[in-house]
Amino acid sequence: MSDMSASPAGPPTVMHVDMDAFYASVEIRRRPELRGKPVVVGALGPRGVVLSATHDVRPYGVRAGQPVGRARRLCPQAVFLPPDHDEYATVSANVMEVFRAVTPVVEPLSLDEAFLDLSGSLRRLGGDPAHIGEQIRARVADEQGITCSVGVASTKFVAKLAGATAKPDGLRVVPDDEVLEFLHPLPVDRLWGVGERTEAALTRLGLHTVGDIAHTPAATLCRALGQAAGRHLHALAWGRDERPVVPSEPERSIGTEETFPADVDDPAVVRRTLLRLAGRTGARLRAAGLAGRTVTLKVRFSDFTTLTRSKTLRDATDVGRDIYATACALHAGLGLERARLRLVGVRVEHLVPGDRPRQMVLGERARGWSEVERAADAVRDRFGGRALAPASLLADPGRDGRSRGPGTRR
DNA sequence: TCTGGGGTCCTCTTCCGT
DNA sequence: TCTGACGGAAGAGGACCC
Repeated sequence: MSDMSASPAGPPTVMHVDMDAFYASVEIRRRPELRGKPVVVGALGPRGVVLSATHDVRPYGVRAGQPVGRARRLCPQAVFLPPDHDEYATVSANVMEVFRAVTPVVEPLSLDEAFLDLSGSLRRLGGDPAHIGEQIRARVADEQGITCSVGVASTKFVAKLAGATAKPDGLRVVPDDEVLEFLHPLPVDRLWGVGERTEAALTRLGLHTVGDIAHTPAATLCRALGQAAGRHLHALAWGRDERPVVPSEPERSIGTEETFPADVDDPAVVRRTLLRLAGRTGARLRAAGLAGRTVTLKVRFSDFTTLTRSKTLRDATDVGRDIYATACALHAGLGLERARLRLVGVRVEHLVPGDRPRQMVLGERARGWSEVERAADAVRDRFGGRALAPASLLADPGRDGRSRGPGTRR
């Protein structure tokens, strides 16, 4: 087997585009007085974390995922803003349209990054991926007022890394014959799938760079990390990554979770939160035209240990009431009494199309909560997310009160 | 230092039917 | 009727990514 994935002759055709400090850039775009100032976007509550920060605050040690309080101490002169996800989604949709004008094969990874497969459109666009990348960067800057970084290679993984090394506001192409020279000096944590734990395991083996991994037998990596991770890392270390750019993958689960502002030990508060989360999840399932068979409850205790419990139903559901009832049963089954919880979450898995006919149970009413909730979706679509809620939530709108409701459709 | 919220994927264990 | 082997599905948890 060759060291490289089967790479086509000619220039590399996998492009990765990543917006620079996306949320912060969008905030600066709509509030030009912030230009040139350090900006941090993150939930401003007692337990918020940094979602995005301009590059000029990074030398102070401010990073994504860090508690906002700590970011404030590190860089008190920064402007701290709460996130506006609706606005980011709008800008993201516009940026994706720029990509689709270049090639129909666009795989969004998140709001702020995507892979593009140029193989079918390279000739039409002049044959030079670097030139195409610069055109995309120019259009995004002109039309959306934000900068992005672009990486191009023959595989997704190398393209993404190439773009990361060009950040911010840059472009890098890694031709096939330079891939190993590019990869092997990098630290192991640059490999996809290497986080804190895996990095520690690799360090115990004396492996610090991608080149170290490449020259370690795959069997050794499999013993230390498991079959899948071992083979995966060994392949990546040799630049092998067979995954194609896929325009859209069906969702495998839909869920929502909420961290309490302060730890909660009152089961009634937990149940009210579950009702809200189940309602939100059901609405999102219906909006996506999906239903799911497995309901998973997640609880995180005050010491950050986390438990999940799941139950697979006889039929798939998109009904918040069913999800709530299952989540409550799972919660009751934990027998938590007065345990202090910092988070609860609800997720629905094993998704199928929501309009699939369902086997009715003898004696079951043909119309029930499903119809009620669909009617509620229509009301919320028309009058806003706060127009309708279960009576038990009226005094406790929770976080749904901050934005348009879960039934919102674009 | 004190850790959000949305996900995916993998591994291991248990259960169940054959 | 009991037992063991086996495979698949479900369930739980962990690691990771953005």
